[in-house]
Amino acid sequence: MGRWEPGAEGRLRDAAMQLYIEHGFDQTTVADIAERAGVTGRTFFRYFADKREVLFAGAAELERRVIDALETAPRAVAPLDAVAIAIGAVGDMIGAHREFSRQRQAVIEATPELQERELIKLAALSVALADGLRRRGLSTTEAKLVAETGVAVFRAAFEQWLTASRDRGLARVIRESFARLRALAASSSGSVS
Amino acid sequence: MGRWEPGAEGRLRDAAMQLYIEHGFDQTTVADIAERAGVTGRTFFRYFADKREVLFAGAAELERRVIDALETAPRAVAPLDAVAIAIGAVGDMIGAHREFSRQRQAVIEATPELQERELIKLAALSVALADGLRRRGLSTTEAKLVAETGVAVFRAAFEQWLTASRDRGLARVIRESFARLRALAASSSGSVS
DNA sequence: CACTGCGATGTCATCTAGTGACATCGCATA
DNA sequence: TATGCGATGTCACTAGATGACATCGCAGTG
Repeated sequence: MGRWEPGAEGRLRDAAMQLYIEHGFDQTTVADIAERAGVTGRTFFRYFADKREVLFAGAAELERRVIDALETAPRAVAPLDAVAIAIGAVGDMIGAHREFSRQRQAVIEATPELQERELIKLAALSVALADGLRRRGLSTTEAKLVAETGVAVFRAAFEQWLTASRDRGLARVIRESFARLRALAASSSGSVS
Repeated sequence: MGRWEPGAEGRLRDAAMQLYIEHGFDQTTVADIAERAGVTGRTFFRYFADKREVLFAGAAELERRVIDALETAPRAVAPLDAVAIAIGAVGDMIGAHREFSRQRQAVIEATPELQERELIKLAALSVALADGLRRRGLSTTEAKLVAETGVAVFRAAFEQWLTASRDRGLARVIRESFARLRALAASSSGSVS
């Protein structure tokens, strides 16, 4: 390796997280993070595209797992159920770390900039899901509709899981949310002027 | 008014739009926009919080109308139908300007930064919808779920409307999308492992 | 063992977004 | 005529982001 302490990326990630929690995202400069990590500011941008990306580096891995789960689901499964299975994979990945998720979410919710980044990651997930659904034979428009709906359910479920007083299990909350959506759709008549 | 040409805001908006289309969002600097509008860079930031906001200034008005429509809907209407009505109000507002919408959307889709901003505006709309639904008696979690789902349907419908070869009418595409969601939910068994 | 390629980092310069503080002009109204 | 106020200009500055180039030292290679 190089001539310096190895693990610069990990140190940067830890330093950033700490500082974001301690002083807030806006009050933390890249120079601060770099200093605490023992590197130069320039090096920060070699590992992370921007200041926000530190908090979302895991999103790619998550998306991969979701799509894997979708590919694995039997073709006979109805579209919305297939998406439910795929989204359920998220539960297995982060469902075990509610405290960490809460802390991370607290930082994100305090900063519009970070919310934007989170939203676009979910949008990317939706696009990937729509792709997967099209490979299962859905039309483009239906695939998009189902994917967006699936992500919408995830959003609602994730928030519910995080804000509940006790940990009811993310995977379970996701399942229940999909069930509730079915019920709501069933009680909808479609009688729109 | 002041001692200069009136209508600075409008000139800035037009100049920005033109430049974003001509050279792209990234290649356009605030100084460029201000120069074309005949004002100083500093003045740009007096009208728009940041470079992106130019394209989203109308979002507040749109949100207002959606919420109005939701409030107006009869209380007896099922939640998902109420949201369908509310979202339908968007159709009446921008459904008549497909060409403008397409141009604007082309700019947005070419730039992740702008997509982020668009997403957070829709997220704000979702929050407002959830509020309105809670006022109609829904629980917090159900309100959130229905609101997110409604916005998801809008996303899919809007894209379908924009990309279709001919203008089928935004309001109509929205209605059809809600109907399709009901069908998809009905054909979903919920048999998730 | 000396040489060399290469990866990781530092250093420096620069651009641009965004913000605060204060000056300036001129219309409207007293 | 005097004055207050709204809209804009001017100036200075912080910080995020990026490009170009230098530097160090490990891993091989002959």
